[in-house]
Amino acid sequence: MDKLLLANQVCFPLYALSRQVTALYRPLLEKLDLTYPQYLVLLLLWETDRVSVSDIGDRLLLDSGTLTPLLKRMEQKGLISRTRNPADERQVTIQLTESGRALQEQALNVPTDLQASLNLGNEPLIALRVQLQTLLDQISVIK
Amino acid sequence: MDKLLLANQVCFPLYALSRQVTALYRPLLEKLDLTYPQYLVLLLLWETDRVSVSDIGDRLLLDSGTLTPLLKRMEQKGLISRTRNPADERQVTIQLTESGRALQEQALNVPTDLQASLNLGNEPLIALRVQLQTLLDQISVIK
DNA sequence: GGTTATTATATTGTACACAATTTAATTGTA
DNA sequence: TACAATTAAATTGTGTACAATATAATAACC
Repeated sequence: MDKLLLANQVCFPLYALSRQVTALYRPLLEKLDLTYPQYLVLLLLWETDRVSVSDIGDRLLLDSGTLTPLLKRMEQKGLISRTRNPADERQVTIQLTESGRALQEQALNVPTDLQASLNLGNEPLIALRVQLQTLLDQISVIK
Repeated sequence: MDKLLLANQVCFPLYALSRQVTALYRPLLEKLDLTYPQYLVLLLLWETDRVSVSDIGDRLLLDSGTLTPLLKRMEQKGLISRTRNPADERQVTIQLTESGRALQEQALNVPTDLQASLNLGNEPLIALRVQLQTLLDQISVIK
């Protein structure tokens, strides 16, 4: 087998599928004036409000170079607040605004709508998620 | 099940894994002074030389807004040439230079090295590739 | 207590990624 | 053959990504 053939790469379909799925999210998230990474930050905050920038980075595997400008844009849109932690002035606490919290209701149908556009049954979808998550955990441990 | 929980998203592990795998490629490709998308273009050209920008876009699912500057950088590095197609001056033909062709030899061990760092057997890797490719084909058909 | 090391975020610079628009060449058609 | 429609790249503008560095605050240590 020619390992340099594009068709024989695992990583290409991973890279391409990731972008294509993000593209499926785009029309759904545009209605909420959100990008996909911004939506991920909100998913996280709707679960656990009041977290530091590095907490978000740990969960989403993104660094401050990505998050700082992204969070500033979300602050501009009035979705979150960014305040220095008085107990440790190095840390910035990210907190939902009322408007950011309220957006959850409008996002409720996003996962279902997306799954519909994926055209994949529920079981194979869960199986894929577990498989990807397992590989992701494996890689993260190594690093 | 709460569909808005980060842990219940399929798309997040897809997004995160794609970036993590690209990060695994980085040290391998740095030796060749390549980024991952540039490496993909070379994989394609090593298979089929002399293609148009839109041919590359069709294969890699990237548009001219991404490819034009990327290909210009590859031209700067002396890996490819960009020439207008005399038969149709709208098209730009991308062709490997001798240097670009020669780089293939140095890249021969990249797939093997990467697979080693993925720490995943050959069969599950192929299974994952087929699964991702199937889903990718499905989505691309829809669009 | 002053100095050094560490930590958290911000900044800078480079490289994608993609929507929207522009430019130039080709095709289709009256 | 003119002229509108289409097509292929390029350009513009916005938003990630991430390496490398800078800045400021805290912790560790003498």
